[in-house]
Amino acid sequence: MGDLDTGERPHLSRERIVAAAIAFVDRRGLTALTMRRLGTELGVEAMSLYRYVAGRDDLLEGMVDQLVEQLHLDPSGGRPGPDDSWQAYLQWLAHGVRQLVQEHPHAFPLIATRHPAAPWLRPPLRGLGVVEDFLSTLVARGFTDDGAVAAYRAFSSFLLGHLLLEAAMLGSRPVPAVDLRDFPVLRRLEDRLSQDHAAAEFERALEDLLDGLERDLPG
Amino acid sequence: MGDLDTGERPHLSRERIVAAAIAFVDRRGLTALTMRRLGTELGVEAMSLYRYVAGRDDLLEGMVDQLVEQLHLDPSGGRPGPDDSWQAYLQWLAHGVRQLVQEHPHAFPLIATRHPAAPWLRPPLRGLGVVEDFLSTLVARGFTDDGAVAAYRAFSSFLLGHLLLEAAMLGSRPVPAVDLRDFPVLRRLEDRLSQDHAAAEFERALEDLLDGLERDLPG
DNA sequence: ACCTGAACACCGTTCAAGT
DNA sequence: ACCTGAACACCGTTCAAGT
Repeated sequence: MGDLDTGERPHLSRERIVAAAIAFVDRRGLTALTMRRLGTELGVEAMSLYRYVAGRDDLLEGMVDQLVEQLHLDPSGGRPGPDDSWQAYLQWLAHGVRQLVQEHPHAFPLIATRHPAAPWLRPPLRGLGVVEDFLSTLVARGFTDDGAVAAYRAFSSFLLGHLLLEAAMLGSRPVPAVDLRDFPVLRRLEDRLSQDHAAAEFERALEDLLDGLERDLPG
Repeated sequence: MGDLDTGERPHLSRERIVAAAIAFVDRRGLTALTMRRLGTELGVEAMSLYRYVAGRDDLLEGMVDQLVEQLHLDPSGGRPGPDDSWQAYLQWLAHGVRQLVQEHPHAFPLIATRHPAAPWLRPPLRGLGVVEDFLSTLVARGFTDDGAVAAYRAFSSFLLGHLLLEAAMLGSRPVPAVDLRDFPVLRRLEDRLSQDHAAAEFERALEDLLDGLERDLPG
């Protein structure tokens, strides 16, 4: 026998709608997401969704928020503590965001390209909570205010560039072979270009970035 | 008196339609672009456009192509020649792409996020011509095949991360002030975070990247 | 309190018909 | 040869009406 509230389907709620939208995009891609299809998915007419989300745009906003919350900055999940280095913290954060991309490659472009709540928020670190955490952690580890802000900028650019390209790779549909007759070097290097070293390149570039930040430290 | 073919308006053509679409997006943003509005803009019914573009998707593809062609890789416009260093070449290329962003901030997300023609093409260097040029230039300057491919990956990630964030900045509409009551560090650093150092940071990060590539050279 | 039916304005796209 | 009118399927969104 089931739980007490195992009715036909749980009631609608903003959280459930947003979660369903994320799952839908994971399966079918961003362009396939419409209010009407999402309604059908939830066994309800599209119009019902408007009780919980203010419109399609608000739904997309909700998806971004719910995805970013998965970074769970709380001290669980191996989060470095006050005794760990800022390098350990940035490594942990970078891998957290990268894991998000692996789990939701189709949704990541949303995180990357939607306008954040404040103009100085930089995707993919686009939540007030994450950025507060980022800056206070670095300042507590000896960064100046300017240094912490510069690190935030460099770190967000790094994550965005690498992870958006990795997401595109993961989310790409098979594509018809392209004609390389006029491009001898591409023809010669096509195999090499097609090889996937995303993980190793990410680690490598992350270490280079951390080294660069270290060189700028005052101490 | 005007030219011979200064009729009411020039005939439709794929090139003219795509150019009008780019101009439209520059003024009104990507989401405002519809086939019907673009038709009106050109003094024509939307249905007429379908003689020249295969559909909305093909139109967007054409916009990306026309924008990327503006990088004019031909030896004009201060393009470094065979006697110049690969550093000079990458500097020139990076600034060319950055200028594209300055001129078309609303269109750049298109270049950044649309799936390229081959899976190994990496935005924003997503044209076969540009990438052929990139790789052959580096190989001619002493890069190994693997080194040139690795440089292409690092360079494209760098450009994408920095320039997509810069485009977002340039294209952002004014936003209502955000409530920072619960974020003391953000409140303290808000002014610093709002300052724009995009140009200097771009130069700095570009030089760091070139230094990193140089360290990997075999010689 | 929560969901729906009907309706509106707007989309992309097709195709027979006009000139 | 080139453009249009009419039509179709599908959108987002609103709101009075149902239960």
